[in-house]
This record gives sequence, structure tokens and C-alpha cells, in this order.
Amino acid sequence: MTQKTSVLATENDTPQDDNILKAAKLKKLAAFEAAGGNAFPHKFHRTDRAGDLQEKYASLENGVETTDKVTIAGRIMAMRNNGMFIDLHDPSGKVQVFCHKDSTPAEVMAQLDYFDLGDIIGVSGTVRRTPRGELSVRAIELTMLTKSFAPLPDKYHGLTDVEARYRQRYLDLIMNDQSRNTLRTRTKIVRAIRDFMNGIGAMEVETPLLHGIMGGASAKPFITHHNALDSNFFLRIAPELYLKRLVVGGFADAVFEIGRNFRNEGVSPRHNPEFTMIEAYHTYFDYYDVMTHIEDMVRYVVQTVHGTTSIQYGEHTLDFGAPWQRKTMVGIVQEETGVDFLTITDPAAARAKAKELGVHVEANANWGQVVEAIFAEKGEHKLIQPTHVMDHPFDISPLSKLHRDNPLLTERFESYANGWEICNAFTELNDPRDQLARFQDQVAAREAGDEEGMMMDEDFITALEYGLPPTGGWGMGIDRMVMLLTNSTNIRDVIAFPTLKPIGGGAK
RNA sequence: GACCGUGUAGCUCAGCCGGUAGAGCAACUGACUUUUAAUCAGUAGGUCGCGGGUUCGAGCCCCGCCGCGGUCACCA
Repeated sequence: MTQKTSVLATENDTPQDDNILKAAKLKKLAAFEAAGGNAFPHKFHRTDRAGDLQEKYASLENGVETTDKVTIAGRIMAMRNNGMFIDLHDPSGKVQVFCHKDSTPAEVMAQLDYFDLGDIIGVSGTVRRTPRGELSVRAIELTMLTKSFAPLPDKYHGLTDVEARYRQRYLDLIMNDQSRNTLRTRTKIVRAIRDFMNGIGAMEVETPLLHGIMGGASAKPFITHHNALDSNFFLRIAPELYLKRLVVGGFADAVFEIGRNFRNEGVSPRHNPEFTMIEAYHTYFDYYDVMTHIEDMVRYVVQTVHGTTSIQYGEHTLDFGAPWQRKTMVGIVQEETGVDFLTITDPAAARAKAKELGVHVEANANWGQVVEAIFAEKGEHKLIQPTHVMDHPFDISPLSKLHRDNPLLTERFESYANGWEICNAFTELNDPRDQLARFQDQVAAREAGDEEGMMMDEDFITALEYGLPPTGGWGMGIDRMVMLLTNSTNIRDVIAFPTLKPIGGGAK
């Protein structure tokens, strides 16, 4: 019987690194390189992926050996019996590697001493299923592909520290199936949305993130500075006004943009300072057409991602298959409070009514703000099944066209599911005279101290003066949608690298 | 921004009334083996988030600060 000793057994140098675990790996690396090994080769040719092998050999019976030779590559996630069994993971799945002295050459067995958990290796060998049922590759060759210096977390408990999971997402992805699946589902959702939009002939476009004038939404902005132009810019809070300019230009019958917006507001389980939205504009749509379109698209996305049109979120089953409910905002307020605000249009009277209902509103709130506040407090959270909330007050909808039947209202709707707003849409305001007046109202509110009021965008007015055809537009928060479809309770779980406070305070 | 909670080994967690800092995994040295969180023996590993204070003595008590989480406010 031969005495088996570690390649490190004779080494006696003191670890230089303060982390003893890293030092051990570096020592192993040094021994490997001293023996002529390349820990970071440039290229490796693999023939198969772990997950594909699992599918291909799904019916291979326990204890059966094949002569099929495969070459795989992946990260060592577990080693048992001194490396006799290795769990090798690649993005498609996992397969076990089996190294045995009877079939694996001695010089190849010796390689095992250089391997650590976390290393990325290549394996060539034959496919078998062990008597206990684990699909394995019986190793004939082992190749170091990337040496890992950092120790992996506990193989059983994994990485659970939430801060570490967000700050070191790479490690989270290595360790946690759920994180991987959630972020992969995000990718699939975005692809499904894009496929649907392309399928109806909409043109995907890109518009500026650096805005000289803030507009398109009500929000506090980030401000940045361009040196050569010696100008401050706002990071965009919405792409809306640029997308409509494209429609004015006759660029396409429908345009859409999927991109990041930035709002300098609170961080919460449902708010990240940078978030992803899709906005789209369809010529000759009114908001009824947009409602149908949203239902079709969401149904397609849910079906594509989940294979069914109803999904589970927490305790609720959400059905995106059936036609969505359509309710007016004032109608919901009336349902919940018994008060018909269409008959209380004086702002002071409306504010008084709000107070009576126990809803706090600002002292100078206008009629629309009162209605919205009551809706938000009394009605919003009850909208579990997909619902279009229609006909928002004119004075909270500065880019929406007035309602064809009631000038207090606009042809706007917000779609809700699970109590969350997932979509905001309207028949676009295209009368430049009206738009100018709305902007003037916004500017006045701004001057009165409303930080979120829009700024006057004269060029946008000019664009409308050339003629924006009748158009329906909408925006949808992708992150919220991903949360719904992945049963996630925190927006940070659906963003690969959520905004966190920089260690050490960040840029000053 | 306010309130509540939390921070101990690379990871996951214990740590009593204030009395020498603990375990499992990972690592290292061996043993053994067709394993599935392999097993067995041994070894090493700590700025107890940071800074003050109280005390003979602080991981624990007090004050301040920092990070993270939750709730609220604002918002999508």
C-alpha cells in the first residue's frame, strides 16, 4: 500500500496573506505551477453541458456504464471521498464527476490534490449512472481552467446574509438557485415583452438618459454635470417626451423603449433609485385600444414565462387570462366611501370631505389630488386581480388628453395587480395649446414649491405644433412585473445589482 | 428622514447574571471509503461593525457613529 501524501505536506512556509483560507489556496496554486501547471489556460473545448447530459441520459439506468465520451467544464461545488466524487456545476445544471484509481490514470488522480472547492475545471470521461442513481462522468482527464482564491460559503446553509447577497451578487448566484432563477426569469420576461412588441411591428428605440429639461413624470431628479458642455443634466425620470417626438416625426406606427429611469427618492422594498420601464406609443390608439393591448401583452408574457396565465403571488392567485376589470377612479372612491366626487368639484369642499373621511391631504391640494389620495388610501390595495383604473382627474394628469365626455377627467388608466400599479397609460394629449397650458400649471406648481412639478419644455410644444397624430401610450415598471412573476417581496431580488450605500460613503 | 431590529471565524450560527471567545461547514495533517450536507482522529483560524464611557473586569451595560433589514413617509 502506497503512502499517499499531500502535495503540500512538505511545504512549510508561513502564509503571507492575512486570510488563512486564501493563503492555503495560493499555496496550492504555487505547488501546481511549480509542477508545470497552468492555472489560467486561455481556451478549453467542451462538448457538453451538465444539464444537457442530465436530459440526454435521463433514462440511463442505475449502475449502467456507457462508452460515450464527453468533455464538460464547470465549478467544483462539492468534493466527497477525497475527490472521488465531485459535484461539477455549470449554468445548465450539475453533474457528478467520478475519479477512481481503477479507471482514472494515476497522474490524473494526482491532479485532485491541486483542486479546491470553487475551482473551475474541465473533465473528459465516459458517462455512467452510479448504482445509487447519480449521473456521473468517469474521469479520464482533468484540467484546471480557473483557480479560485476565495473560499465558498457553507455548502449546506449557503449565503444568506442579505447584504452580502446584494453586494456580492456573483457569490449569491454561485450559491443560491433561487437568486439565479429569479434573475433568469427577469431576462425571460424582458425577452417576452420585446418579442411581443416586435411581433406587432413596434420599433424599439433609444432616447437620451441625460435630459436638459426634466419632464414626462413627476419625480425628484438626479443631477449630474457635463464638463465640456459645462452644463448640468438631469438623469431622466421618464422617456415619454422624446418618444412622442419620434412619433411626431413619423418614425414608426408604434415605438417602444425599454430602459432605465432614475428617481431621487426613497429606497424601499418596492423602490430602487434606478429602475427599468418600458414605454410605448401607438399611433391611432386611444386608451381603450391600449387596455386591450396591455392585456394581450401581459397574457403573452405570463404564458411564455410560466406556461399558464394565472400565477401565485404570496397568498393570492392572479389571473391574467380573463379580461381585466375596468373601473373608474371616482367610481372606486364612491364604492369605498359612498362619496361621489364628481359632485364635489370645488377643491376646498373636496379637501373638507377628505378630512371627514380621515384621509390626509395637503392644505393646497387640488381636486384631483384629493381624489387620488382617497383612491390610494381606500381602494388601491384591494385591487388584487388585474384591473384597469380609468379616468384620472385632469389636474393630476398633465400629459393626458381630456376625457371625451367630461373635462374634469382625462383618458388615462393605471393597471393594478396584487394592489400594485403596474401600468400607466393614456390617450396622449396632442393639442399643443392644451399642453402648453398644462405645462404652465406645472411650472406654477413648481414655483409654489412643488419639487416634482414638470418643467416647461418649449421644444416639445413645438413638436406638437407640427402635429402628433392621435396616439395611445403606456408605461410599465419591469421590476414590479418581475416581482409579481417571481413571487419576490423585495425589488432588490429582481435587480442584479441593486443600489446600496457605497462602503466608505461613495463619491463626494 | 423617523421608529424598530440586527452586526461574533471565509460561511451558517451559539455565547446564561458582566468573569480566559464556542460549534458545524469550509481550510490544513492523516485514516477510511462507491459518496449525496460522506465518515473518523487531530491542527489551525477572532479588531466580537467602528469610536468613546462605566467597571477590578465589557461580545454582553451606557453614549455616539456606520452598514444592512423591516415599518412609516415619498414614490413606480
